[in-house]
Amino acid sequence: MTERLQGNANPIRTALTEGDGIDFALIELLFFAYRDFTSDPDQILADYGFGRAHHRILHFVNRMPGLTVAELLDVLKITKQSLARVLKQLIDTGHIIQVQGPRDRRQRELYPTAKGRTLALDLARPQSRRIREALREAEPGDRQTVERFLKAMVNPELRPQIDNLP
Amino acid sequence: MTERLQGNANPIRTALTEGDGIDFALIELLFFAYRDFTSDPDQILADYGFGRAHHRILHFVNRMPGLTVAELLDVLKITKQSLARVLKQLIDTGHIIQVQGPRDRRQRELYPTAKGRTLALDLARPQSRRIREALREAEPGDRQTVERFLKAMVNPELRPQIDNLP
DNA sequence: AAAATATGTCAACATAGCTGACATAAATCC
DNA sequence: GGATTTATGTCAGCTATGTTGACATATTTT
Repeated sequence: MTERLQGNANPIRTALTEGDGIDFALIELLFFAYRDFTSDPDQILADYGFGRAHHRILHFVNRMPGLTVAELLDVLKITKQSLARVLKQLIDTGHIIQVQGPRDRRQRELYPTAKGRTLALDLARPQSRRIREALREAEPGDRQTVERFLKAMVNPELRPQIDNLP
Repeated sequence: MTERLQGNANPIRTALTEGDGIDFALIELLFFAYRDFTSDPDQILADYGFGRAHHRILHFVNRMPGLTVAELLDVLKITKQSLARVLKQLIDTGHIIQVQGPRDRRQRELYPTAKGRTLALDLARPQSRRIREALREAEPGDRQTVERFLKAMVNPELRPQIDNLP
C-alpha cells in the first residue's frame, strides 16, 4: 500500500504488435515514407533560407495560379497571420506576385513569377523521381491502387480539393 | 530598359500540370493523405497538452520497449536536447519510465507504463481505423501493393529500421 | 590512470504555427 | 447613400519543436 502512490509505474516489457488489433505496419510505413519524401525538397529549401511552409505555398500557387489569399488559406488550413509572414518573404524575393482581383478589387490573386515557377519545379523534381523509382518494378495496375488508397485516406469532405487540381 | 529592374516580375498565368513531367497527382495525394492521417491523433494529444513529438516517442517506446535513448535518437533523427524536453514530460506524467541498463549502467532503457501503453493504443486506433476504411473496398493484393510502394519510398539505407520492428 | 561513451543539462536561437485586436479598402445590403 | 459585411493586412505576444555549442557526470573501455 505504500508503494506506487501515484499510479502503477511498472515498466511494460512486451512490445505492441499487430496482435493488438492495430495496423502498425502501414502506420509506420506512412511515417517513414513521408519523412523521406519531404527530405528531398527540404535540402534545396535550406539553400534559400526557406522551409516547408514556403514550399507548400509555392506549390499551390503554381498549381492554381490566380488563387486568392482566402482560397490558399483554405487549402493549407493555417491562419492568415501564419501565412502572411511566409508569403511576404516569397513576394519580397520575387517568387510570387500579387495582382488585384479584376472583378473584386479587394482580392489579391497570387501568381508565380518565372523565378517562382523554376523553384517549384526544382522542388517537385526529386519528389517525382523518388515516386518514379518506387513504382519502377510495379505491376500495371499498381499505380492506380496506390492512388485510390491515398485518396481514401483523405477526409471525404476534403476530397473535392484534390479534384479541383488540374 | 527602365522596367523590371530586378528580374522578370511578370505573373505566369498557366498552371503547372502533369505535362511538365512531374507526378503531381501522387505528390499531392501524399500531402493530403498524410495531413489527415496525422490529424486524428493530434486532436487526442491536444487534450493532454502533448504534440506530435510526444506521439512519436510514445509510439516507438511502445513498439520497442527497452530501447535506449541513443537508439531512440537514431530512429527519430532529432538532437538529444530536443528529445530531452519532450521525453521529460512523458516521464513526469508517468507515461514512460527509465530503467538503468543491466549490462551497461550508463544506458537508460525506456519502457511504457500501463498509462503510456493505453495512450499509445488510443492514438493508434483512429489511424488504424482510417487505414482499414481506406482498404475496405480494395482487392486482395492491394494491401501488399501499397506496402511495397511505401517501403520503396523510404531511403534504402533506412529500410532496416522498418525491418527491425516486431 | 586515461580515454571514450551514454546521458543529462544550460543557454541562446530559429521556424512555424497559434490567438486576439485592430485597420483599411471595397463590395453589398437596405 | 449610409451601414454592414468581406478580403486582406498588420501588430503584439505566446507556444511547440527543432537547432547549435558548451559543459557535467557516471560508467565502461583501453
